[in-house]
Amino acid sequence: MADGVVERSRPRDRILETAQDMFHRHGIKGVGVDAITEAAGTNKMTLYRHFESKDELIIECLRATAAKASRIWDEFEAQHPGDKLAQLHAWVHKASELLSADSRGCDMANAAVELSESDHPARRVIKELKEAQREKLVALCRDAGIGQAELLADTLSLLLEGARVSMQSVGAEGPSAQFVRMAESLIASFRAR
Amino acid sequence: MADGVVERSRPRDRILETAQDMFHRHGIKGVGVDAITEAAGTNKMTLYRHFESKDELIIECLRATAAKASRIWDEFEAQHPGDKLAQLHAWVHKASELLSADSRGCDMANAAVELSESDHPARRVIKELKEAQREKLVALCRDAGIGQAELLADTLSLLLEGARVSMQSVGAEGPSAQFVRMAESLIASFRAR
DNA sequence: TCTGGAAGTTACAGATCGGTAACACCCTAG
DNA sequence: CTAGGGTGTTACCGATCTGTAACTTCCAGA
Repeated sequence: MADGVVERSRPRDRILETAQDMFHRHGIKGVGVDAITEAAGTNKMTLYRHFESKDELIIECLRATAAKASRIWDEFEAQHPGDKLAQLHAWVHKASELLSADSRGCDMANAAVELSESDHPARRVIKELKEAQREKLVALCRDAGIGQAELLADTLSLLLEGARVSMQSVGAEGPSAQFVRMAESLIASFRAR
Repeated sequence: MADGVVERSRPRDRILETAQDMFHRHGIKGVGVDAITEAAGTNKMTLYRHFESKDELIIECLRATAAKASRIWDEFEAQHPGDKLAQLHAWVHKASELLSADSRGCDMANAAVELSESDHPARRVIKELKEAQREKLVALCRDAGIGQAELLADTLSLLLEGARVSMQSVGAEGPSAQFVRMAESLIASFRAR
């Protein structure tokens, strides 16, 4: 998991996994392809045989992290089959785990901040993936029997997004420390309407 | 205001103002000192006579934007002297104006995302400035007679922070479009307690 | 055992980065 | 008029960046 250590798997997979990790920790513009390939135990030529550019690699990394996040939703369904309200609380709990200590926040949001060029190819991918996540949360709120499902989902989204970026400014002892409390009382208040 | 246009003032001021604008629009790592000085109608040597490094320039820019934001609070007091609740609503309204169309979000939060090195000199400045802003909002909530002032202030902070970063991912039609509604109903619910 | 493709290696191109040295210029205070 | 500080100009340093060329090595499947 550390930069230089590499378990033997196919170079493409190692590059993707290593790039995800390094982009997350050091930022996209803070990591060069040389550093990625070296940490992945391979070389630059192999990277460019599998990804046509750094931008393509960035996009593949974002898709991979989104897919990973998507799998968590399957856990919610597995842990609380049919109980959508319990799944919503599981979402809150899982979200709070993202707010530990030295978190670097959401890769997609961070990428949107870093890649300021409005026509960067990653931007539309970010938008698509974020919108898909939003619709999942809206559906969960609606299926949990909450009236204003969209509004609750959007509020929870903004709270989490804010908490994840706030952590990077002021740390885990800042406003984000109250995330669970905020989210839970929000859900309660929406259920009471 | 555009990149190349420059009204005649002292080089240091032009550099600072231009750097603020370019850092905001293109990101810190997306702008080189050459581009800044050229847009400011001066040259690199003059920049380094006034700022000992790019990092120092970054810090001065953050302080300048924070000072600008701080002046807005004086407007609140001027517009609604003594009426802290009205000032809180003015804060919500002013915050919503930050969520228009192609906003690039909060410079300090963006800088915290971009400058991932944990010992970067700008990080402690960001933390200080953000904490000062937080305390201002807490004080405003408390003086407006709200019981759980810290919790309301932190919730509003996270909502705004989330809205500003969400805009950069999914645009102004995303969850951030409901910011005013969320904030106002939050304030109402806290006042009712 | 042979072979073909994937992977590794080295070197390089061309650009940009932050930062500095040396020197010419201009404008204002004395 | 003169001296000096702020400014502009040019050239450069060493490092790093994305991306490519040419060549060698390795290994698995037929």
